[in-house]
Order: sequence, then structure tokens, then C-alpha cells
Amino acid sequence: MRRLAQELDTGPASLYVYVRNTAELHAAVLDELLGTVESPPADQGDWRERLEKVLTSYTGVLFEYRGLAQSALVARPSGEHYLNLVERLLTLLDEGGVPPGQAAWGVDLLLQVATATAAEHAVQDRAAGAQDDWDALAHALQNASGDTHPRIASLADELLAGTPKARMTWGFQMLINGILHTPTPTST
Amino acid sequence: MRRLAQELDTGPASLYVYVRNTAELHAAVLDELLGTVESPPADQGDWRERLEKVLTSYTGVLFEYRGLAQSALVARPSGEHYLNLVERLLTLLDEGGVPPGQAAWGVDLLLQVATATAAEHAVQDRAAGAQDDWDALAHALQNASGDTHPRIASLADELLAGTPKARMTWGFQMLINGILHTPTPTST
DNA sequence: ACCTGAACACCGTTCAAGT
DNA sequence: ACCTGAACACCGTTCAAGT
Repeated sequence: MRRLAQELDTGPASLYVYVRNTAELHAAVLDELLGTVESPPADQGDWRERLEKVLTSYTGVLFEYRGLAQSALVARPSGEHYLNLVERLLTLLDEGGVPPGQAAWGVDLLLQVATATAAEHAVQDRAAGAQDDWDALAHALQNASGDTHPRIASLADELLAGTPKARMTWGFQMLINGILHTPTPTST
Repeated sequence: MRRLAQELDTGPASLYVYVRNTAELHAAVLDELLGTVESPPADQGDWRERLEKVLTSYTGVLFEYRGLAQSALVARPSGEHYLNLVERLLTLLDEGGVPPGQAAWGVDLLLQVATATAAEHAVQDRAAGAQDDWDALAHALQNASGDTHPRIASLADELLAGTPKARMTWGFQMLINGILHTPTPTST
């Protein structure tokens, strides 16, 4: 708030005429940003590929504005661009023959994972200590004792394998398959 | 840091003898808390049910300490209790016949979703404005025009349906199915 | 060596007072 | 009615000075 106020050559109090608090400001900026999420045309790849592209573009947008990804995990946007994004995802899932109930609940999770992924990466390459944390985790996994943690010991390489991009792509495919294969309690 | 220092009857500077920064403090507290995650005995339900129970207990623990859920999304713990939890999840997935590579990548996503879910709920019932945000979203979905957002218009009820608990359970089942059905690029 | 008081450089939010 | 200066109540982190 203070930084924005300074940019606008005024005191921070003035902003409270337009927004109720920081969360509302974040939500407004977020919705604006969602307008820039790319969405590939219908003739380009099947529905899975296009769905993946939309989600990847979404994480890309959040990632560009590091700070926002964190608040997006908690901010419940309800602006026009958010609705457009949800509509787009529902349409793609419908194209893939996903039952409506599963699509409805699935959209939430798709966006949650996409947002959390962006937040994780954003923090990881900003904060200085984050790299150390990751090193510590890698070290802990690689040095896990076969006696106390046999599974980790034998899977250490796999746990750390793959580029962030590859893991994200797998994550989206995995979610799509899960949504496709899991009936909701109401869809009897 | 200041609150903790006060609790310990000292100045905030003293804490920096034991931790490097707030993130490190959060990570340490988090690992301690992970020691209280319940994990059902082998004779109680099949592997899916037990996996679900562990994850539900994990979100419960994070939810109890509201503030921590948010930092857990970003903190990369590497303590003993974290390793125990990962080992437990890997063991359950192996019991279900999930190929090792998929299990390794899947554990990450399971914990990510569980953490993000806890963080969302924690914020939602704390901050005063959060309820308003949710109302605004519900209103936006229910009043979506059939012209511009036909999918949302016809699925509004389903998008908002279900208790948080029911949706979380479905989410875990969906993830398990996804992990089970999605080969990793390396598992040729 | 181990600890810490005091200061530095920030925050978000409120409210009385201005125009 | 619309705006804002100044203050309030917080943060995390550093560092010179103490024991």
C-alpha cells in the first residue's frame, strides 16, 4: 500500500477510498493480470494439450509477478477475467467428455495446483536462503538411511529428478487423468 | 520473531543466535508439528483409505496452527518428521502398486495440495473480509450470463456444491487415481 | 563466546482535520 | 463529499556495546 501510494504521489491513507484493504487490492490486480492468460485456438492440438497450455500460461503470468502468486493462493477473485478463465477450463474439460460434476470440482484443484506451483517457484528464485533450503532437502533425501527410511533411500534420485517444467507438465496430466477417473459423490 | 522473543522474556535480537531468519524458524516449528501427524495401522482399511487418513491428519495439523499453513507452502522442510511422512506416503503408494517413479513425483503433489487446502481454509475462517470474498464469488458464479459464460451458468450449483470436507476427500481420491494412471517421462 | 538494547527500515490501517 | 498528514501499532533484521 505504501509503495503504491508513493508511486501515485500521495499518502497511503488515500488508497482506502478505493479499496478496503490489501487483500482487495491484490484481488483486483490479480484479476487484471488474468486477462493476459493465453488460450490456444481450437485447431491447435487436442483438448488435453490446450488445457495444459492454458494452465502453463496461467502459472507463467503469476510467476512474472512474484509477489502475487502467494496472495493468489488465498485471494478469492471474482472478477470478469477470472470468470473467463473458469469458463475456458470448463469448456475444455467438457470437450474431453469429463462429466460436469467432476469438471466443476476439478477446475478448483487445477487452479490451486497451478497457483501453488507458481508460488513455490517464485519464492525459490527470489529469497537468498531458499536455495540453501533446497540443498538441505536434497542432502537429507540422498543421505536417508536404508534402515529408517528404506523407500526414500531407494527412490532418492527419482524424488529429485526432472526439471520443474517436466514435473509441472506431469502434474497437469496427472490431474486431468484423476478428474477423468474420479466420480463425485453427487454424480450417482 | 518479536512475539516469540517477548514470550521468552528477551529481545528479538537474541533469537538470531539460534535461527538465521523467520523462514528457518517456521521450518523448524513445522517439522516439530509434523511429528503429530497420525498414521493409521496396517489392519485398518485398504491403502487408499489409509493414505487419505494420513493426508487428512496432515491438513488438520496445519489447520490448527493457522499461520503456519501459509508458510508451509513455501518452506522446504527437511527435518526428521518430514522424512518420516514422506516415507509413510511412499510406502502406502507402493502397497497400492504405484510404480516408483510415479510415487516419487506424486508425493510432492499430494503434500502440495494438502498444504494449499489447509492454507485456504485457515485464512477463510480467520480474516473478516474473507467471507465477503467468498460471497462475492458465489454471487458472480450464480449470476453469470448464459451468453458470455454458458458453462458457468449451467454448472453454478455444482461449482459451489459440497462441504469442504467432501471436496477435500474427492481431491485426494482424484490425485491418487491420477498418480496411478499417469506414467512419468522417465518410466519408459 | 554468548547475548541484547536500541536503532533502522520497513509494514497496514485509522482518524481527525483539512479543502 | 472527497481526500490526506500524521500517528498508531505493528513487523524482521542488524550491530555496536555489554557481560
